Amino acid sequence: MGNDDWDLQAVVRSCRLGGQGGAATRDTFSFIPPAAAVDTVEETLIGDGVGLAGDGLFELCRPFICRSQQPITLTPQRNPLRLSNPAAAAPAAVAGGRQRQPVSVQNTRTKKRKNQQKRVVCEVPADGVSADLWAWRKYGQKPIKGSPYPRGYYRCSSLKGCPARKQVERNPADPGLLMITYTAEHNHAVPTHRNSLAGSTRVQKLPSTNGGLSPNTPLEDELLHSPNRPCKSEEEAESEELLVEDMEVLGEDDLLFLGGEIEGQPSGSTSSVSAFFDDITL
DNA sequence: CGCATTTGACCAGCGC
DNA sequence: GCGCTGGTCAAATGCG
Repeated sequence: MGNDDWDLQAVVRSCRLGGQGGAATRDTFSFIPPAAAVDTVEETLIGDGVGLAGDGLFELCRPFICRSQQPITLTPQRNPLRLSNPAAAAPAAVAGGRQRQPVSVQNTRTKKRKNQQKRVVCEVPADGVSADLWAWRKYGQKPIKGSPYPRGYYRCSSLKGCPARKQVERNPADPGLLMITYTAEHNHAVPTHRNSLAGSTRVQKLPSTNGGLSPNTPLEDELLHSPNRPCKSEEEAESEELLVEDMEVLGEDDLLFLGGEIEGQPSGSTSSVSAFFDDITL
């Protein structure tokens, strides 16, 4: 992962340099090759989802962006994906349900879907799926109507209470692509080494059913080596604007942070993704 | 032993 | 108002 890290940092630096000052930010991505791993970054800023500043989700996708040096496309929410308000989604996680405390339901259960949350959607080749820098734990999977493939739900396992979540599903139109939707942002720094991962290596247990996906943090591999995938931004102009903002919000600290984090970053995020792929590979 | 994954059920938003 | 669908929880199970 060393080399990759270097690349990432290099990119970050580049971004910083290019992004100095307003419009420059946009140019920052201009130099980025059109083809990238991140196909689409969809951002939803509806409702009070404001809690999630652009930098938040941007950061979520940052690994993808930087590594792949891809332009991110931010578009208004259009698809059915909806998530709850990040703020609400946070830590408290007790729920109502069968034995759940009704009271906490509202606060904890982040069910508010539609129009409430910022999302970052990345499309990556299924054959190279890799994880980002974070450790994810799968907490659910559901078949999605209209899609032959189930959607896997992951939450950040690096730190308890981290509201960051992501959804992974195979693109029905192109099974070769995986759509990863990031929601909310991490409330902690990128783990230098995966903690709470005692059993995280589980992914490796996935034998051959992996469908050709790399057992180890497939997602990351993909991002790292991923070929470039065209961005399918629907509204590039708008996207760029949003993008600029995101970049702008990235403070020097963030960038530095990013660099530092990445350095110590274990390439392996979590395996859950592979598990998911295993399933969706059917 | 600790953590991740699996899986079924519950809850709430959304569309009709 | 009802039904559908998506999102999350939590118990059970398995693996390192």
